[in-house]
Amino acid sequence: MPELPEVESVRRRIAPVMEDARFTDVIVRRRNLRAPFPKRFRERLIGRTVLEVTRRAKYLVVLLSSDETLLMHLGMSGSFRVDQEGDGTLSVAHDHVVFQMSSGAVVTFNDPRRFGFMDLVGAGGLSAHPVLSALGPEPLSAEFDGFALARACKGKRTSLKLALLDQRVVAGLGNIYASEALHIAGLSPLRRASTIATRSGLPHPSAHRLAAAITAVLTEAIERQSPTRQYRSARFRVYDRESERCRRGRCEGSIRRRTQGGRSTFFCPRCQR
DNA sequence: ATTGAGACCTGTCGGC
DNA sequence: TGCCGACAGGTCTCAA
Repeated sequence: MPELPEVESVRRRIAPVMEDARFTDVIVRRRNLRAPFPKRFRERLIGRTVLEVTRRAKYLVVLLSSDETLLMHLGMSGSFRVDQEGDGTLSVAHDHVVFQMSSGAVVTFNDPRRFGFMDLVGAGGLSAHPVLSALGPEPLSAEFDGFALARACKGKRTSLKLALLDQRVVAGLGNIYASEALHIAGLSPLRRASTIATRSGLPHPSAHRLAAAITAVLTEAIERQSPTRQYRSARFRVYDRESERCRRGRCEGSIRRRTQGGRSTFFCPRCQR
């Protein structure tokens, strides 16, 4: 499910019911997801107030009144459900964690594949946490632009698509939006990543185009996810459209699928060079 | 240091 | 209908 836009939309959904509320109970139904839950997870949450729910890349970052921070990742199949206490909230398969909030909200984490992740971090240690410390720029922040992208791709011998999936290059892109951004920018996913930068790390015009495409595709996806929008599941430009006609202007190409790093890439060989 | 392959899990879908 | 393989929006670890 979740790349940056989906995580952002989850954040927007759970923030209003968690912020300013206390954890009145925390039920953990297994001892690990991708990694074990931290020691005394439940005890360290109960009674704490949620100050703010933020996001870094694909991680949800929940600031607590205890000076600790709850870090959560949805993996491939994680999701949150929000119910109201007393609404006959039944637990279903793969409900691994239940947060009961003093607001009466019940926030349930469900994750069939269990690639998700939760941890608690002390105040000072947040940016030093292993999962956060190496992350590249947030793509919707001011630090991200063609210069940053070119710098990160400088000297990289791997393909452009794989570089975009590298969270140290830009934080939050996943398999779908990497393909989408490359199509918008008209760049081949097979290109060597270093070709968008000069030897000294300065951007080629393609780096600016790609950075702009990334910003645009993510912004639009977040907008599309917002619950006030009707047209939820508008499909993608190239992702999962193998053999279909390219949708760019009057490009006559057809969408191809290739495997890169074990994952599917979709692109138009005609207009993406 | 960088890069690619494999591992972690369960569910779903298409083909036979 | 049932079985089987391929595949799924992520990230870590390991070996070359």
